[in-house]
Amino acid sequence: MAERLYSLKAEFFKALAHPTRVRILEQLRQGEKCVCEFIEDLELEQPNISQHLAVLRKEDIVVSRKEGLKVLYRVKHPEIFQVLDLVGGILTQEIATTMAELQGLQGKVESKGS
Amino acid sequence: MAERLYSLKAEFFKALAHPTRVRILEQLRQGEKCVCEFIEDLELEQPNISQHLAVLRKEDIVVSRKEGLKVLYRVKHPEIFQVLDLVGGILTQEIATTMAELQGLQGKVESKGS
DNA sequence: TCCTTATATGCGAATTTCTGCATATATTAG
DNA sequence: CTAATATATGCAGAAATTCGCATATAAGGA
Repeated sequence: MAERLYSLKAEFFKALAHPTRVRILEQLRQGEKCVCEFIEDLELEQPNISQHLAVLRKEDIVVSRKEGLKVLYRVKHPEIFQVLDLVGGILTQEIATTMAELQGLQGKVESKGS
Repeated sequence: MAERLYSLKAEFFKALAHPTRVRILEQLRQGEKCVCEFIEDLELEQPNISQHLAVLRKEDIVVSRKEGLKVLYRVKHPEIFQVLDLVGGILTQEIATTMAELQGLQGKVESKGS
């Protein structure tokens, strides 16, 4: 069952595996955006952003549409936001328990009155 | 809001961005497994599998537990399976539309009777 | 203690990815 | 047609990943 989907899934994750591309997707939660807006919001060089958009496009994560001089991008599958949310939840949980552990350590050190 | 979570999310995705690691996680749907079982099922060298497990461990995606000579692995956050399922769904959908498009082309060619 | 089994880690070469810069393409204005 | 704007692509060097192989560690048995 779906034996060769592994590589496809890995490729998909690879496309998501860069801070800039995650930021681009988070921006797209608000709907269509043109490259010029990414440049402003992300404060990166235009060629750099275009390259990252190309990666997302190649994996069919985003699709583009021309409107005059501008090119508007949007996510192709809204489920991607659920993926981002799930991972965000896992990470938040992880951070919370790490902080709790640190607090625990802190308490121990204090009670020992080093 | 959560401005510095981007890099963490990217790191997380990077840990998932390899066919072998995806396969490992799919195996873990069935519960705890020891390294020796991965070796059998994935047909890869032991050091290779250990390296991939180390990547997943570093990102807290899996946790390990010793039992005698063996080390048993399991996923730490079951939500990871929802992530895999969502991506699987997106990809299946993508493949389906691609195939439909190919069929459409096929039809056109045939009707033109090249 | 010594050996065996199970797993982890270190290292080097090949491959891939990233970034910055230069440049190409495309659309609209003049 | 020419210039200007918006975006995409090509390329080179630096950095990160991957795999195979050798080796280290750790637990259990003789």
